Amino acid sequence: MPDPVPADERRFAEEMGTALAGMGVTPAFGKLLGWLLICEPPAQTSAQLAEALGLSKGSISTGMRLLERTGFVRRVPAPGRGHAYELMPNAMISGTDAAATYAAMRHVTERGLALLAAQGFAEDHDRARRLRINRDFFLFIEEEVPKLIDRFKQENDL
Amino acid sequence: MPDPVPADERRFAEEMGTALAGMGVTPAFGKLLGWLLICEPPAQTSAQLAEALGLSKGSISTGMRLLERTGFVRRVPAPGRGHAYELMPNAMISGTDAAATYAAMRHVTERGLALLAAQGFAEDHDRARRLRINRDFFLFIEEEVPKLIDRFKQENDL
DNA sequence: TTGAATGTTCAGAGAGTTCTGAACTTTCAG
DNA sequence: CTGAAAGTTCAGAACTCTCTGAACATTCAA
Repeated sequence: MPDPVPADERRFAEEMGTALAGMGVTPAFGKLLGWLLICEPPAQTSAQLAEALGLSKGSISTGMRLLERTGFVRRVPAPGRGHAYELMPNAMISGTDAAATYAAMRHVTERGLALLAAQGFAEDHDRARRLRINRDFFLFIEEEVPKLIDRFKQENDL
Repeated sequence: MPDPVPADERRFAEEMGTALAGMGVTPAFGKLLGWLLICEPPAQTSAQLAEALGLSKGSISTGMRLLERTGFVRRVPAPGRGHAYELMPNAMISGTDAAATYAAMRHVTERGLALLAAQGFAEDHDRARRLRINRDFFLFIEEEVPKLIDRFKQENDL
């Protein structure tokens, strides 16, 4: 019988799941991430994860593949059969980029400006002001946030 | 009979609704925001909004109250009866703060560290590394993003 | 090569969310 | 004061999303 999972740690994983759900991740995957942040050993097999978190084999499989594709997690060779999963060292830091969301917002605003332009309202026209300022803002964020993240990485030797 | 709404503009509002849905706003409220970004005149009554976007009176009422509470929109006196709603000048810019999300993430990580500390693993212990780096990161973002936004405001005379 | 362990897929149950529409309350012009 | 317009509320229909579990596929130790 494997070690029982400390209740505290499991609850932490659950809270992380809830917090991450607020960022668009599904609760189950958030829970997986949360668990990988504190579990010992750091690399765990599907079976261990399912056992620790009370999730189905299916959820683990789907969740891990997603987390792997998005760069949060990597496979490492497991002692016995199969493989184990481990949090990427900078998982959440790179994952938090959110660049896609801001890029999406910039694109819609861009489309809106094009629409007004087609009606004869140039970007400097009053009618386009509301949109333009927002396009500029999202562009700004899109450019600056990655710089910010780089700065954090540098300051912390990552 | 009031002006018919240009199909282009309505579609823009819908696209904005979809884009904002990716940020946690419901599609209907995103649509309202999108519309208020391009509509002419900039201030519109509930009736106009319902007409323009094909939303029920109920949705407009609930949506506008939410948007008002969160600072995206303000009421302005309407020509006839009642009042009209207008996008706040910097609506999306202040709304994009996202501070709450990052604060939430910092709090969970903080709790996780406390949990490990109770088990005898100090913040500089190896077992706490994964969590600590994340706590530091969310704290960093929490502090720096508002500065970034201020900079944008200054550079654009807002 | 074989079969037990591991991993993947997906239909659908269950939970949750969004939006409407109808009943109700408030407001104000006359 | 009256009643019509404006605004609010909320039950529930329609829809969407998440996760499970069972069937299927793959892998590898012996």
